[in-house]
Amino acid sequence: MISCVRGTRDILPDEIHLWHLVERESAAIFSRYGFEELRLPIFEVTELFARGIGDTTDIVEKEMYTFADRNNQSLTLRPEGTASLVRAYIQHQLYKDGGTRKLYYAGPMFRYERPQKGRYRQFYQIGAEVLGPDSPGVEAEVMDMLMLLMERLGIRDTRLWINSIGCPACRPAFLAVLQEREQAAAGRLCADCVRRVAVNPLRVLDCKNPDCQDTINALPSILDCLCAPCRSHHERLKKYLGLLGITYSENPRMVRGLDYYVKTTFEITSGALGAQNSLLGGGRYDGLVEQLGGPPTHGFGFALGLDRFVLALPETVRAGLRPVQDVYLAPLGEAALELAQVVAARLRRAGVAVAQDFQDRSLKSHMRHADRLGVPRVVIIGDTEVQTGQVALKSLITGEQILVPLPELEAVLRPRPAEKE
RNA sequence: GUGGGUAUAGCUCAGUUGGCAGAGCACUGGAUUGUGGCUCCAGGUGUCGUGGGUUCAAAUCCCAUUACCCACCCCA
Repeated sequence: MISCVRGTRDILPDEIHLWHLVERESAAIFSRYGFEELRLPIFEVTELFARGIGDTTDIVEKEMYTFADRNNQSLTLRPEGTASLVRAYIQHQLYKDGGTRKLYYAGPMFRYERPQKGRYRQFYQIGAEVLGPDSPGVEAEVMDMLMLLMERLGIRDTRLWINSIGCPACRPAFLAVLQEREQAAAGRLCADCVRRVAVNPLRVLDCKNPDCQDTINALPSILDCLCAPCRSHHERLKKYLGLLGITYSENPRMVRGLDYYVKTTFEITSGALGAQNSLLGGGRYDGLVEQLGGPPTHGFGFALGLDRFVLALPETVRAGLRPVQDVYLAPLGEAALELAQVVAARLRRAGVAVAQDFQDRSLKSHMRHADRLGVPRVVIIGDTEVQTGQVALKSLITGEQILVPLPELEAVLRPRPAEKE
């Protein structure tokens, strides 16, 4: 038997309804906020991610699925979406359309990691990006949109974390001070941290090793070292969040794993997940468009983990989502089967969802089967019905049974109500 | 990349000191010759993850390996 490869999985019909729910709600709400969807390739030239994400990040250094195609070009299965989106934004000169572009994408991403709860090698993200303005109002608007999305999905027990990691004007000075202080304290830090001091001093702040906490707590906070514009930006964001009634926690130790972020970063965690408790994360990336060859453009966005959203859906939502057919046809015998075939086709054209089983079952078996499918009504077609042109329509809810002339069947079995929205 | 746990029927899981492979659920048929749910009866189902080893005998003990789960790490 051949199984799917490690870190990938099949999403079976029992679960797919949850995915549709999240995808449907996201699309509906994002478009309400003015976002438009675009579809991006699954793979890109490797250089795009190396330059976009940063070639010393874990993602680029050890997690990418990189391969040479038959033309010996180095390609990479996308580990995230922002770099591709920005590439498309530049390639198609979407900035020429005027001020602000709000775009979103959805699809699989690929990272070579050790799988665990909420972490797969092929995982799914929905991401949205605002290109153009640099206002913290944009950031508050996006966070508000996410709050609404989670509210609509019934996802609770979440927490919004915000931080500012500064900009090219203030971060280098902070990093220098931070690195110096970390070096001085290196004797009291874990081995991982000592390594990070040289490579990425910010990551030391994010260490979870209990033995490091006292030392880390004594290190300077980025929020105390922001330049005036960054500080003002951060304060305005907090003010807007207050106006919108959005509760948040400031976490000066939260850093992101991608190099392109500046100023605001944020994350929403869920208590319903395990160690991989981050439902979504994002931030501002003002230099990325320019770095990838476009005009200077501000950017702000996030990506949400679809797999994790599905995991975090409440039990009440998880149950009872399975769609059922409107009616079950129970034919008895060959003549009835022929008639049922025609009736089913007619009903389906009239908008009725028809369940039909082609096994030669006893009526009892048909009834039991229909009951297990959750179908509310059964049409019984046997020899009598074939001869008289009337079929028996039984409600499995009330147990009531009536005779319906075949031509009236469509009218009696109302089409399912049109989908809302 | 590191550590711990797990792997037996379609699903959830028992399986004692090594001695015939089990239960519940699900599925199929019947009790009710054409009427579901509740009840009762009957029935089928296995590469005991894989490959070696020890033994008269291995689901059980040993070694290796793979996958899954959880944590570290990392991130969505």
